[in-house]
Amino acid sequence: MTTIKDVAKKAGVSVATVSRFLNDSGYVSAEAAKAVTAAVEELKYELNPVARSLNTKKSNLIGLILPDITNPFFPELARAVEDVALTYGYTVVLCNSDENPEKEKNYIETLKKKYIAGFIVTSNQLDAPHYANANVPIVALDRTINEKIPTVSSNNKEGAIMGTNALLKRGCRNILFLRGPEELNPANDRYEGFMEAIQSSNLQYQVVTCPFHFADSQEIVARVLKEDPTIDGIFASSDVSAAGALKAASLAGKRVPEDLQIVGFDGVAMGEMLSPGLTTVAQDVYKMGAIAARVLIKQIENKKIDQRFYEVPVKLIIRGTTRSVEE
Amino acid sequence: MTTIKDVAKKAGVSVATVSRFLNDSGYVSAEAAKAVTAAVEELKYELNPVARSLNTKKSNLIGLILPDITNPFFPELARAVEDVALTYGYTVVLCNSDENPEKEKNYIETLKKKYIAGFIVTSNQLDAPHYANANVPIVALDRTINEKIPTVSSNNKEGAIMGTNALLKRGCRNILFLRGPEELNPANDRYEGFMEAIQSSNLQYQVVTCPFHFADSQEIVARVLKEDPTIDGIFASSDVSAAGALKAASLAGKRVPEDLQIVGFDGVAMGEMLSPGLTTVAQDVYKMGAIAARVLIKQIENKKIDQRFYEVPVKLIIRGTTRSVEE
DNA sequence: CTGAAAGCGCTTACAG
DNA sequence: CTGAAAGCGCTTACAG
Repeated sequence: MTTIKDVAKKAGVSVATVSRFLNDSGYVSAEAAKAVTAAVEELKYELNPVARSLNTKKSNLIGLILPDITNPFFPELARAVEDVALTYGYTVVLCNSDENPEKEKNYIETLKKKYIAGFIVTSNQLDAPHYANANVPIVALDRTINEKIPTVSSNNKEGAIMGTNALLKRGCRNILFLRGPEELNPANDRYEGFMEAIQSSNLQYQVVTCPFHFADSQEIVARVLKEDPTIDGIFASSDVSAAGALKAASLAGKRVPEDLQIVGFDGVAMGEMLSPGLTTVAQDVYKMGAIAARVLIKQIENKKIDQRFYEVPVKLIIRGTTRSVEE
Repeated sequence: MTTIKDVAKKAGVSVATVSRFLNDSGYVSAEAAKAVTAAVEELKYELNPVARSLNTKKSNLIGLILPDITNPFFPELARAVEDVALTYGYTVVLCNSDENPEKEKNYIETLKKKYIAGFIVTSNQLDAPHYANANVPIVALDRTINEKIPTVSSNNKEGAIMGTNALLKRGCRNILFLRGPEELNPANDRYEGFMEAIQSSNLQYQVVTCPFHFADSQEIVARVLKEDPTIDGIFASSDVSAAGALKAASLAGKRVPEDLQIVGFDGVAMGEMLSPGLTTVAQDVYKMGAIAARVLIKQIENKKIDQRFYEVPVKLIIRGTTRSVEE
């Protein structure tokens, strides 16, 4: 392995000036610069990041803490983070927390020992003080830790209004809203949006809390549909719940979208594969991840961050679980 | 930050014996051991992994190279790898390669500079020589690089036989096999299994090559179904293709499973959410990942590896796209 | 069984 | 503008 020493020797300068040149820190004469460049080239020298880390107490590792990569929402997020990380020369460490504060803390601690550059955190049960005191750059998704930590999230409320209106415009008269877990910020924002849209309509509706879980959602919807067969529209706070609703509906003999229209939220790939295809309020998950990564890297590199709160617009995707609009 | 020096001072020994004790390398008297233990405890000392890496040229980072975490097959694999990595004190770096050899090489190079402990590689277009010469422990999924590199994969051929037989047992008389891309080992093994099972049946069949992509599969199946309306069974080499087939079938007015039965391959979560639920040959992806990680760590820690080839059994999951067995 | 010392490959005041 | 030297926090022959 060729080291900075080899380069210095070949270039006829000291390791200090090689280092200065490589890091663009401090003055280096044009002459020296040229000699170093040539030596680096010739020796195919590449800086040892571990040795550098030991000195600078910084690495180019980014920690991505999320509940579970297995949840269909996260792969795309991870992909986006990794793509932009790669662009900027960072490497991403994957951390599944299972929403367990102990696991989160554990990751934070072990990665800080490795001089991790920063964290992107997606979690519902964030141990706020632990993050607030982590003393390392952080960007949070879907949750505010404190005013100093930038947050990126979807325009959940707006999205819920769009989703609700899609159902209203298509003639639904009795809407079931599948509300997500109450400890989730995004779920609550969606709830607010739904309430705002539905209440200005004077139509019948009901709200049922429902985890973002397929089988549970199916079961809950099956029950509610039995209790109230006049329900003709379902707005689910997540695509997984919507898929459960769709299954319950078809098992209950309801025709979708003729008897019952369904709108989901998330825009997961699976929605397209259902029959009929799921109409949904799609989040731009990739964009969220990309923004989070960029903002984090700016923080790491001490560049100015223009804002602390990033809201990514949401988009209504019309597929087969809704009818064409009534004129 | 407390260092090994602090511990040495407090324990009244040299840093060398502290290091020896901590690494269980070389003799340390009971007395010294006790003093060091106490000092470590009292100072809450934790070894700096970066400094260690610089010396040993080893880290506890594991690189997970996969085509795209966004492909529904991989999140569970990643999860498994991370779970066992965590257990053994390793951290996993996520690398999306897009099947691009340049990206793979790039990752290998940059991570080797960080003294990565080893790689788990899932890829179709592996640049074999590059891996073979990587000079770092590797475990491959679904592909053999060379005899020295352990491989783990599903029992693909067996699985394909099971899947085909499931269709045969349920009265299919004209089966369409959706063969996966020809450059994929697993896809070819599945093809072999299908051929073996179907040829011993003397029934009608056809094979169509079809990428593991939803929309493409849907389109292909729609076309084939039109050409030959007597097809009454489809065996797809992947669940995504099966989902495409299901959609094409329902759009073509076929009743599933009455007119047409469908079996997929993979066991992805989405299969359950379809209507009807997808009958499929499920891989134990979590187990594959867990085995890969364990075998890799054994290699890293220079423990004996009992075998070089691990085949994980596959399981038939019967759901709604197949009928009950005819007696 | 133990410690002094060199070394891993870099960075960074500091003096010139 | 540049180099000698100390230092980042550990590990590891080597001598005793």
